[in-house]
Amino acid sequence: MMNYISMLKEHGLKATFQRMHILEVIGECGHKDIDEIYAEVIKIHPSLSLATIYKNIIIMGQSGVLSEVPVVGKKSKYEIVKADHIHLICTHCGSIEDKHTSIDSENLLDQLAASEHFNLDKKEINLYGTCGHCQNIKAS
Amino acid sequence: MMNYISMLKEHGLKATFQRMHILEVIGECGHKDIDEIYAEVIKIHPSLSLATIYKNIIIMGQSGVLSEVPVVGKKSKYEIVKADHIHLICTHCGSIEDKHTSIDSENLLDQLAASEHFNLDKKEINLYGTCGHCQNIKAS
DNA sequence: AAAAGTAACGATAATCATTGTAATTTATTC
DNA sequence: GAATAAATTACAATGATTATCGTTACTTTT
Ligand SMILES: [Mn+2]
Ligand SMILES: [Mn+2]
Ligand SMILES: [Zn+2]
Ligand SMILES: [Zn+2]
Repeated sequence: MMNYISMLKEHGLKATFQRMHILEVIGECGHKDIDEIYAEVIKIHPSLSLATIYKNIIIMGQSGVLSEVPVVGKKSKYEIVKADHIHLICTHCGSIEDKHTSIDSENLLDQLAASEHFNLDKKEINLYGTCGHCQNIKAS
Repeated sequence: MMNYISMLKEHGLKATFQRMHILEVIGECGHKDIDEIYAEVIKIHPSLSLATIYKNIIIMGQSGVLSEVPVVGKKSKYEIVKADHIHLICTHCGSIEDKHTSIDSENLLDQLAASEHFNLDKKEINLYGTCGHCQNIKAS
């Protein structure tokens, strides 16, 4: 649980309860696309407009509150900005798991960027495959 | 330069010249989105339909000829399937550069997946930042 | 506290992106 | 070079995203 009010204000955004609802859904469920966020949010706040979700996803993205996770063959997911991490993306059930491993590959990627005179802002590592749960289902 | 006819046939696809044009554009230019492919391809073959591009991007993707490169804030790019590699994506000019470095992080990621009982199919590593060229422009 | 000013919201229209349809054309096989 | 199945095209239909504008909710000023 987090304080979304201060999170929004620190990024210069008004803390409307529409934004709060959006952040709560993303914060609890992890990685959600626009439609999933909308479906969740109208359970609590049925009058909230889909256009409001689009506008706020964009503005919270630009402000550094949310980050986009583009996924092969799917709509982009959105998550609260956090430290760099790796995604395990199951192509069967669509689940996305964060892996905050302090894997040493980070340094290697920093070195690679430096050697290419590339000014690195963000590292994105996504592993696609089959999660343990879906492997068991297939085996049965 | 490559032989796209055999590439298509090996994947069980008819070698139409529409597909050849699409592959030539992607093969020469590297990473292109649907609209860029269309714009290039109609220079040579003006009657080629945009719907044909959509359908062939999908079918060549499913057949393993093309792979999708989703990009934050942009339409997905497509490239010819090749060995795993890293992308340097410039957020200023949009350029995408391949880096076929045999970086050791690959093994680390394999190990991570194995330790999570995750059956790994594909590794995606994208580095976002500013390319050398765009850094020079800003400095001037 | 009322008024004024500003930012955000909601409904819906408009636009843009993608997919489906059906008639025609093309590539492959014999 | 026919037969056959698959692919292409033009366009309709659908789906996704953005723009508009009147309304609402906050904030600041009298
Ligand atoms: Mn994540
Ligand atoms: Mn590439
Ligand atoms: Zn799964
Ligand atoms: Zn650049």
